[in-house]
Amino acid sequence: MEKMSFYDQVYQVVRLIPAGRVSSYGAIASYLGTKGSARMVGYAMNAAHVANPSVPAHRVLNRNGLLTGKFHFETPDKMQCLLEKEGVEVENDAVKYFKTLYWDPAIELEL
DNA sequence: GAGGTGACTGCGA
DNA sequence: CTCGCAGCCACCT
Repeated sequence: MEKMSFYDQVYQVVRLIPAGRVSSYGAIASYLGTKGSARMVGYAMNAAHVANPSVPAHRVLNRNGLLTGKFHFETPDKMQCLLEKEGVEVENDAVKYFKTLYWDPAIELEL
Protein backbone atom coordinates (compact mmCIF):
# COMPACT_ATOMS: atom_id res chain seq x y z
CA MET A 1 0.00 0.00 0.00
CA GLU A 2 2.88 2.34 0.70
CA LYS A 3 4.48 1.34 -2.55
CA MET A 4 1.74 3.06 -4.52
CA SER A 5 3.08 4.68 -7.65
CA PHE A 6 2.26 8.26 -8.46
CA TYR A 7 -0.27 6.95 -10.95
CA ASP A 8 -2.11 4.94 -8.31
CA GLN A 9 -2.31 7.93 -6.02
CA VAL A 10 -3.88 9.96 -8.79
CA TYR A 11 -6.36 7.18 -9.56
CA GLN A 12 -7.51 7.00 -5.96
CA VAL A 13 -8.18 10.71 -5.74
CA VAL A 14 -9.99 10.74 -9.10
CA ARG A 15 -12.16 7.82 -8.02
CA LEU A 16 -13.22 9.87 -4.98
CA ILE A 17 -14.80 12.45 -7.25
CA PRO A 18 -18.58 12.06 -6.84
CA ALA A 19 -20.77 11.70 -9.92
CA GLY A 20 -22.05 14.97 -11.29
CA ARG A 21 -18.92 16.75 -10.10
CA VAL A 22 -15.68 17.68 -11.84
CA SER A 23 -12.14 18.48 -10.75
CA SER A 24 -8.96 19.87 -12.24
CA TYR A 25 -5.46 18.50 -12.76
CA GLY A 26 -3.89 21.25 -10.70
CA ALA A 27 -6.19 20.55 -7.74
CA ILE A 28 -5.25 16.87 -7.72
CA ALA A 29 -1.58 17.66 -8.19
CA SER A 30 -1.67 20.06 -5.28
CA TYR A 31 -3.46 17.51 -3.09
CA LEU A 32 -0.84 14.88 -3.86
CA GLY A 33 1.93 17.32 -3.00
CA THR A 34 3.22 17.65 -6.55
CA LYS A 35 1.91 21.17 -6.68
CA GLY A 36 2.82 22.92 -9.90
CA SER A 37 3.13 19.61 -11.70
CA ALA A 38 -0.38 19.21 -13.03
CA ARG A 39 1.19 17.58 -16.07
CA MET A 40 1.95 14.51 -14.00
CA VAL A 41 -1.74 14.12 -13.22
CA GLY A 42 -2.68 14.27 -16.87
CA TYR A 43 0.17 11.93 -17.67
CA ALA A 44 -1.13 9.46 -15.13
CA MET A 45 -4.53 9.60 -16.80
CA ASN A 46 -2.83 8.35 -19.92
CA ALA A 47 -2.74 4.92 -18.27
CA ALA A 48 -5.98 5.39 -16.35
CA HIS A 49 -8.07 3.88 -19.07
CA VAL A 50 -6.38 0.54 -18.48
CA ALA A 51 -6.51 0.84 -14.69
CA ASN A 52 -8.74 -1.35 -12.59
CA PRO A 53 -11.24 -0.43 -11.38
CA SER A 54 -11.89 2.07 -14.11
CA VAL A 55 -11.01 5.69 -13.37
CA PRO A 56 -13.60 8.42 -14.05
CA ALA A 57 -11.07 10.47 -15.99
CA HIS A 58 -13.95 12.27 -17.66
CA ARG A 59 -14.48 14.13 -14.39
CA VAL A 60 -10.98 15.57 -14.55
CA LEU A 61 -10.67 18.70 -16.63
CA ASN A 62 -8.16 21.50 -17.00
CA ARG A 63 -8.25 24.75 -15.05
CA ASN A 64 -10.73 26.26 -17.53
CA GLY A 65 -13.14 23.34 -17.34
CA LEU A 66 -12.28 22.26 -20.88
CA LEU A 67 -12.34 18.60 -21.90
CA THR A 68 -8.71 18.75 -22.91
CA GLY A 69 -8.15 15.01 -22.75
CA LYS A 70 -11.25 13.88 -24.56
CA PHE A 71 -9.18 12.68 -27.51
CA HIS A 72 -7.46 10.19 -25.25
CA PHE A 73 -10.71 8.34 -24.65
CA GLU A 74 -11.94 5.52 -26.81
CA THR A 75 -13.94 8.14 -28.65
CA PRO A 76 -13.82 11.95 -28.28
CA ASP A 77 -17.56 11.97 -27.63
CA LYS A 78 -17.27 9.43 -24.83
CA MET A 79 -16.06 11.98 -22.32
CA GLN A 80 -18.86 14.45 -22.96
CA CYS A 81 -21.41 11.66 -23.09
CA LEU A 82 -20.37 10.36 -19.68
CA LEU A 83 -20.50 13.83 -18.17
CA GLU A 84 -23.94 14.55 -19.56
CA LYS A 85 -25.08 11.17 -18.32
CA GLU A 86 -24.11 12.23 -14.80
CA GLY A 87 -26.06 15.45 -15.13
CA VAL A 88 -23.14 17.68 -16.09
CA GLU A 89 -23.96 20.12 -18.86
CA VAL A 90 -21.24 20.29 -21.50
CA GLU A 91 -21.04 22.81 -24.31
CA ASN A 92 -18.27 23.40 -26.81
CA ASP A 93 -15.99 20.89 -25.02
CA ALA A 94 -16.41 22.90 -21.82
CA VAL A 95 -18.36 22.20 -18.63
CA LYS A 96 -21.08 24.73 -17.82
CA TYR A 97 -21.21 25.96 -14.24
CA PHE A 98 -17.70 24.55 -13.87
CA LYS A 99 -16.94 26.58 -10.77
CA THR A 100 -20.21 25.40 -9.25
CA LEU A 101 -19.55 21.71 -9.95
CA TYR A 102 -15.89 22.08 -9.10
CA TRP A 103 -14.67 19.47 -6.62
CA ASP A 104 -11.41 20.18 -4.85
CA PRO A 105 -9.93 17.23 -2.87
CA ALA A 106 -7.88 19.62 -0.75
CA ILE A 107 -11.19 21.07 0.49
CA GLU A 108 -13.77 18.29 0.19
CA LEU A 109 -11.53 15.65 1.78
CA GLU A 110 -10.30 18.00 4.45
CA LEU A 111 -13.65 18.17 6.16
C1' DG B 1 22.60 7.04 -17.45
C1' DA B 2 20.69 10.66 -20.47
C1' DG B 3 17.22 12.72 -23.38
C1' DG B 4 12.51 13.46 -24.87
C1' DT B 5 7.61 13.67 -23.95
C1' DG B 6 3.19 15.43 -22.04
C1' DA B 7 -4.86 14.74 -20.73
C1' DC B 8 -1.32 21.67 -17.21
C1' DT B 9 -0.63 26.22 -15.18
C1' DG B 10 0.75 30.98 -14.51
C1' DC B 11 2.71 35.12 -16.05
C1' DG B 12 4.35 38.54 -19.46
C1' DA B 13 3.81 41.07 -23.92
C1' DC C 1 -8.70 40.29 -25.49
C1' DT C 2 -5.24 36.52 -27.54
C1' DC C 3 -0.60 34.47 -28.10
C1' DG C 4 3.77 32.66 -26.49
C1' DC C 5 7.19 31.02 -23.17
C1' DA C 6 9.03 28.61 -19.24
C1' DG C 7 8.58 25.45 -15.15
C1' DC C 8 7.16 21.38 -13.41
C1' DC C 9 8.29 15.87 -12.55
C1' DA C 10 7.33 10.76 -13.58
C1' DC C 11 7.48 7.52 -17.32
C1' DC C 12 9.32 5.66 -21.83
C1' DT C 13 13.02 4.70 -25.28
